[in-house]
Amino acid sequence: MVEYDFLLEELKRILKEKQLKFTRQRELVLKALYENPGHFSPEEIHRLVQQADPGAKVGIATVYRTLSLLEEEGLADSISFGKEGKRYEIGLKKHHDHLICIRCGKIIEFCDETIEKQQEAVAKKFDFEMTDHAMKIIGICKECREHETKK
Amino acid sequence: MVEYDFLLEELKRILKEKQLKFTRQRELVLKALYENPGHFSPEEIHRLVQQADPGAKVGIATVYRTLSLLEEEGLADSISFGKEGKRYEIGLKKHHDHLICIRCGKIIEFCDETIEKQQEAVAKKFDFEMTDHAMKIIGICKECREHETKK
DNA sequence: CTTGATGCAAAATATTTGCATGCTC
DNA sequence: GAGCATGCAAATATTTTGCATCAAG
Repeated sequence: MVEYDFLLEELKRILKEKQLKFTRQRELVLKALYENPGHFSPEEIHRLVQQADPGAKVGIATVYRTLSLLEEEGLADSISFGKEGKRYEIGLKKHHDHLICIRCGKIIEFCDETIEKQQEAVAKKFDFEMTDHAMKIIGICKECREHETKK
Repeated sequence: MVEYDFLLEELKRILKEKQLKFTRQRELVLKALYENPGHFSPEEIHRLVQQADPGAKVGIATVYRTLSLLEEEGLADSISFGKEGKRYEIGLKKHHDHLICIRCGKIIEFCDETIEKQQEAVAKKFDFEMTDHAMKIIGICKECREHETKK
């Protein structure tokens, strides 16, 4: 896993490059994503940020603006499934994909070399310059299947 | 590609099974998805349905309700990327994945046996009963790269 | 007939925007 | 200081819901 300091430096570098400003709010959002493993909606992230620093006033609009920025720059990734809206997690982790349980909503991350390689091959075949990729396997996890049997 | 009649029968079968009713509106939404290749937002689908049958009054609420139903039953698939909200396409096609160009928004569908097989292997490894899966490769298509060079 | 489905409009959510003011640089 | 970023609230956009009415089975 990437260190927080690295992510922070990366954010600063990107902001400088684009002549944007490094602000407490942007730092707080990045930190909230880093410190909370999982996938959160913009609103949840807003809450996390406020909890992390009750003093700092951070508006929901800024959270939206910052999440868009982080996603564009690859510092955050988003995923969306079923009824749920978009959810974010910290980016620049080792690349991984997701297994999502439709019963309990659990999200399991995994990484598979074979799939990664094959994705590159497909991109090449279509003459695509791949900047990112994402895979979801939707299904029912072991625990939920067991519960169902008991009923 | 699956025949429309097959999809229609499939819809009727599912509705009967769940003791739901087969209505003109549900038929129109399914048909709109079938006849229009591509990925559409609920609003666009609403428009397509109205164009297809200006006489039939179909509310946007019904479109949403129907899309949820079709998606749950596998007759429609949804995909979402970047700023865009959810977009739907007809389901029960041969399974395929997507290449999405971040410049022009073009969506290319592809199918890769190696990836399909590997997904099954992963699901098995985590003891997941896979009901569906989806993969997106995000990048820049050939055409857009060429345009950029010209600038 | 019975029960689910629909349209409509209102409500609930989610997301974006304008603008005066505050902070980075 | 100059100019971007922010908070706030208003404006939009998106999705869901309640309910009287309609229509499928």
